Amino acid sequence: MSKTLDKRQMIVGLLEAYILANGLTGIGIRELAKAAGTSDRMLLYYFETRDELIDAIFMSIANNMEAQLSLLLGEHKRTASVLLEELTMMGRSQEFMPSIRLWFELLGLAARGQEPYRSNATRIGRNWLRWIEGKLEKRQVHQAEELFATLEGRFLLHLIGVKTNE
Amino acid sequence: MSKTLDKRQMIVGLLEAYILANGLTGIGIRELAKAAGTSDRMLLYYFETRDELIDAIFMSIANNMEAQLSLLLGEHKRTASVLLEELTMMGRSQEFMPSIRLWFELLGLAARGQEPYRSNATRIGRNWLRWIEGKLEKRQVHQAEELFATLEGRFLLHLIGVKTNE
DNA sequence: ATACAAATGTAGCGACTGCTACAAAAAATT
DNA sequence: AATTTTTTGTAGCAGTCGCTACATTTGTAT
Repeated sequence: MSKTLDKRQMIVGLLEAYILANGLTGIGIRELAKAAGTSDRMLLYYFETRDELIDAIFMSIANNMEAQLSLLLGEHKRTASVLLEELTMMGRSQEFMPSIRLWFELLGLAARGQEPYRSNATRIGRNWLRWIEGKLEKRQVHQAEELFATLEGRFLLHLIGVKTNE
Repeated sequence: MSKTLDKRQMIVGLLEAYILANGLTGIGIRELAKAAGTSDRMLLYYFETRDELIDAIFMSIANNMEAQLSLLLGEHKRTASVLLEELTMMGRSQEFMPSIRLWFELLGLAARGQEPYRSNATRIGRNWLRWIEGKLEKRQVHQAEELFATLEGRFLLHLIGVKTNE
């Protein structure tokens, strides 16, 4: 039965990149099938329903993002202001834009409490916060949440192109 | 021609509350028509296209929110830290949650640059920023953007229930 | 080789989407 | 009263959606 699991994983792997690049709002199984080099018929053969497929893809992306975060920035501690600037720069880099776009897309879906989006958003948010706390000097750990808020707010403004200075 | 404008305004007024309560993801013109007590045919008579209708509703909601805020906060100038705390409290009140939910829903739709969401998000964001600048003492106006970012970040964390203290 | 199960293709269903052609009713204008 | 313009109803188009019935191929076990 691991054949089936392998196939599922392969499909998910292929679609991960596609979802990151194209989002997940209003994308249909025919489009996904094409992106995975198969047919919608087969997608629904390996995944009972579209929602189940989306779920699987989404979980995989979330896991990858967290793993990626752990590797980033190295291990040493920083002051809050330094960390904020580092993360701000990252968020504005081309490389991270797809993830950030998807993050806000997820937030939008989570905004009305709809599952599994809501719980995924919460989980990812909490993990980020914990990760930030781990990068801060001990006596600045209490600033983690404020730092996080400011960071997310900056991402938000950058996303919609609200910028006065510069 | 003001008859037509009146009718448009009436429809928008009716749909405003509906959108605030039910969100706008995947909501069709037939559903909107029902909520406005008319037919999809008439919606497209007064508004050329669905996008135009959504546009009008958004602008109205945004304007109302700003007006509401102005009334609540009064006219006098504040320091950045005071204004931030005032707005934070507001954003966390039950009364404002529907607006904030809708705002993040809009951001999610705007995340991929899809119109009319993207341009509406930008417009609303810029208006807010200008509004904030107007509430700040002159020598603190340059802090408006940072204040705005922090505020939005706080809303975000509150929305998904990420909270360490308290 | 035969029998059975897993995998895949083809075609299409019914429900929806935004939108429109056509015509009738209602209102305004002459 | 006649004519034109504005407003509204009815019906439906062409497309998409998730999903499925049915048939066929492919693989596996006996």
